[in-house]
Amino acid sequence: MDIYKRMEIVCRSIPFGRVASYGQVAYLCGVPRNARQVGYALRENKLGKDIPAHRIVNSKGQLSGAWHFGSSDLQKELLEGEGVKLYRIDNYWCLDIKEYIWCPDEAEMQNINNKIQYIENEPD
DNA sequence: TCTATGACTCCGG
DNA sequence: CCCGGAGCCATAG
Repeated sequence: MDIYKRMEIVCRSIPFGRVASYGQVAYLCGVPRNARQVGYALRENKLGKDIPAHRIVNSKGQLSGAWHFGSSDLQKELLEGEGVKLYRIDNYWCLDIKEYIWCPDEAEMQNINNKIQYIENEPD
């Protein structure tokens, strides 16, 4: 099983205007304790092109402080472009995690699992 | 092999 | 609510 392919599917499933935490992505990939690997995958561009990486925030709703996005405020600008309200706390841009967290319903879960099944049965 | 690192998280005080 | 520390685990070297 290719965990990065799973991560790619999960990340691409995050809806416009919603966010997911690293831990949530890991959980949906079937590796609930691998939140750090999600950050690693994004940092190293292991998930293919045009991944909505800006929709991944930490469990507190803070945007990455490491700014692997080109400009220091790119992630914030992309989220604002999706109608997400950001506010500044110290050095971080934050959002209300309870308001924007993505909560996939049963149908979405099924869809994600179907896609995972598909790519794992049809390697490349 | 072994150690250090980190786009993370949980838990206790 | 806020910190600090511990746990976590794939990777890099």
